[in-house]
Amino acid sequence: MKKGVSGIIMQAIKRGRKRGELVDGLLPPLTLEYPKEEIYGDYATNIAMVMASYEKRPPREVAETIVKLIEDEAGIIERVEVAGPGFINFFLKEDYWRHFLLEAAREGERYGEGELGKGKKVLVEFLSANPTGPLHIGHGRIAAFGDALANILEKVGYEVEREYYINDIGTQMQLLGRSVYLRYLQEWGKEVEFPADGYQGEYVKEIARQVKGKEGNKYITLPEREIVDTLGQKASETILRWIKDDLKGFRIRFNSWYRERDLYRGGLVPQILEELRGRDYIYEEEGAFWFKSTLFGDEKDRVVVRANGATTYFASDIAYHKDKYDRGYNFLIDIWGADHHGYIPRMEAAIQALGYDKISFKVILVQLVNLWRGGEQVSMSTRTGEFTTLQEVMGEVGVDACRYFFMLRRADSPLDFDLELAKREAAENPVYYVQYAHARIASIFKKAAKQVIKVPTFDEVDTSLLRLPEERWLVKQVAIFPEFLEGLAVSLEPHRLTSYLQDLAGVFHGYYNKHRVISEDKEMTKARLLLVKTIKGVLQSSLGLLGITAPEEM
RNA sequence: GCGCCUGUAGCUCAGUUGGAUAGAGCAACGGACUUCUAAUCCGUAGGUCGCAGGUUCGAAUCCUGCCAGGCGUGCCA
Repeated sequence: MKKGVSGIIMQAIKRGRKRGELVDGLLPPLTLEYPKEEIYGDYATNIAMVMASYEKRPPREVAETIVKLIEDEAGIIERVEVAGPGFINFFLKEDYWRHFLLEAAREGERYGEGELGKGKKVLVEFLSANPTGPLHIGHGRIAAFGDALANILEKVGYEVEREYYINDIGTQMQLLGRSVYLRYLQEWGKEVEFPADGYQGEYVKEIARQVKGKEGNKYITLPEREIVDTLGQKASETILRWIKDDLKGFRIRFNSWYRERDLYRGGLVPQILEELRGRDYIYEEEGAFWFKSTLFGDEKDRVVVRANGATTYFASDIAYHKDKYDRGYNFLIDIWGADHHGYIPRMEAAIQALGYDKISFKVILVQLVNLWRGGEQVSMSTRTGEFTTLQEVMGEVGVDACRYFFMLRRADSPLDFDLELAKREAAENPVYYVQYAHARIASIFKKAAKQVIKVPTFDEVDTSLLRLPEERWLVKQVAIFPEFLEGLAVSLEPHRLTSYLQDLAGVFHGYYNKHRVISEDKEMTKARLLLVKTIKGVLQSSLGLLGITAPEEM
């Protein structure tokens, strides 16, 4: 519908230029917006004010000229006004909006699906937490964000893959293996000193006990060097199982688990280094091999092979991202914790060195979660073992509330999460407000069923009965839903869905309190049933996109 | 030091990418259950959009400089 209106404006401007009523030149970008106030119409554009500078005329005059040139062939416009400093406000015919109610009813669950991403493959890589410890609450935020974003992209037509990259080799894995080994020795009563940089968490002891229980003392006599790998691998597999369980509980599904180990197995890392060397992007210095990331704007070159011969995490990452493109994705989205932001320039450099366009690769940073318990901040470090696990929070606060809470804020805004507060507010959490609207509508239909009122189908309803301001507002919200979802996908800002939901639920609650859906007036009842049915559908699919349930009763 | 992010009501945060009178929730105060669910609604109150300049018809939003907080600045991941 937006396209229809913008088309009309563009045609008018072109017409004016042809007739010499408007100055010729480049067409300025057209922005159409939904005015906040109803008195400003259904759509407004500022185009006349933008054009005023080179038209060398007052904006209002330019606006008047454009308005006179408008031809509404499709007959969707009720009237057009020039207002304020030079806005052109469009008032559409009422039928125009109501028509979408029928569309929403007809399409049911599929309403809101779009074609924005049709034919494009997107890989969303998120979370990718190292399997060196259980997921904590910060991971929860990234997981909730990544999942919701992937859902939305899928909804608007992209072919989406959700991938988790597992760093199952390297320094951290060695350290994990060593930590387990030392705890294992302690389990057998050996006096060993546990290093400060080891993984301190209780779970390491738990894994050590498991190893002891299953395999007895077979590792005691072996030298550390020979078994650290084995133990590290065993431990990471155990932890990975925990992570998968947690994610399942958090209603998050990945369709792909990609192991760093496999990159090496497939020889991809040496291969990519060879390729970069061939393009003269790699040089040797002080015994190490460096990638010339400064050529692409990074502040310094980066090591890919250390002096000791080991490749760096960055080297794997280059190979990994190359592989993403090789698997046929047009667009790569990485979601990282904000503490990795310094890593972006070198990754973008690598993407360009490989010959891909920078805009096909996008990193979204999710700010870390500051955890509080009462008035006191809880430090969160996997290594020291001081953290609150996602599992713990899910149990205390509930998955629905937890996921909604995470989606309430912009990704790049830091989040204070107070456990005491979250628990205390569990009953008044905004998620219940939205869910309650859904449950209320469900109960309307239960009542309707008892009174043997048939749920109307889309062709037997007179939607023009929906004339109340609240009704018109609600109809419009349902109508713009598909377009709104596209906006979320373009801006990559899924959190805005919660604002939309709260507005929608809010107006519905007010409407519900003031007016009755089921009444003596049969035609009105039908029209209102259709309205609330579509609202219910929008609530349900939106909550679904956020991974939150839409209960039939509460 | 340098780089990135943030700064909006007492608190936690939105603000449709530069629009018209800056919005919610919580907390406070006053009202509404004989009705399709009161986990709700209606009303009152609450603001120097960190500060100072700049850009233009127009700035919370863009540019510059300060101030404050967070993160980063490894041949760690």
